[in-house]
Amino acid sequence: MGLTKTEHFSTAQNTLAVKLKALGHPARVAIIEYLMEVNTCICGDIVNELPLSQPTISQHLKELKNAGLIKGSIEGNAICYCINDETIRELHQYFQNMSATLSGKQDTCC
Amino acid sequence: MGLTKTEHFSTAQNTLAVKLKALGHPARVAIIEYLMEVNTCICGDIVNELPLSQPTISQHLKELKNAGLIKGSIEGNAICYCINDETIRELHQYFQNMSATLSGKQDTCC
DNA sequence: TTTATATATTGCAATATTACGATATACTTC
DNA sequence: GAAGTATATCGTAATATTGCAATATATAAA
Repeated sequence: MGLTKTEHFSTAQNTLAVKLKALGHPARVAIIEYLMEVNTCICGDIVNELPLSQPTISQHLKELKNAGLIKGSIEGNAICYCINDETIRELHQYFQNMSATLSGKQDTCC
Repeated sequence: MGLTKTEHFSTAQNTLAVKLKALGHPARVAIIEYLMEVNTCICGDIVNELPLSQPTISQHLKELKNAGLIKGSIEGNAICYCINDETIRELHQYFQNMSATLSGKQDTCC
């Protein structure tokens, strides 16, 4: 098959999975980390920063954008990309809740 | 191709990507959320909780285990699965750092 | 020891992902 | 308008993922 049965899961589960999947590739982690490192949105040189071809990076950027992890806006000749704070904070919140829940538990585990 | 060029990225980036990729599927999100919901490790009934076949779930569990997100231990006839707190906390930390860094920035974005 | 129960593995078909060369698009500058 | 620069899209090959039926394995119970 190869076809994820999204219809069996909640919207929340599906949209979360899309975001995490987008970060589930080292090149895309690297892109996000680069965008964090430079202190503003970056126009242009992402391609020069990574050891992948221009079409491949363009594809990864598209996926990050679709998942809502980055935003892009046309800036003359180039395109400006920056991190979408809101999505990062959502993910932070999600794992924070999990951590908190886990801390509150007995250690009755295996 | 279809072959991720892991060698071009740092170990940290690669291992993080593996963990996030493991959560990048709604079924695996659902499994983790179920393990959170029940207040202890669960022996057995994960298969009954999800609308997927037993082999498929077994495969997803394997992937979660490989990524270090869950732990499993044999408990007589069944197998006990529970969340690996440490990994969750790692992810929490990662996104917390990102959130913090983003908060400290000027809003000089696009 | 046979039978039942729980989970893993194998094998396979359908689909998705990754990567890149070639090419298209779009804006800038000359 | 022509040439240059930056990014996107198309097409395609290689590999990975998803899902399940069939089967294997392993323990428990009878």
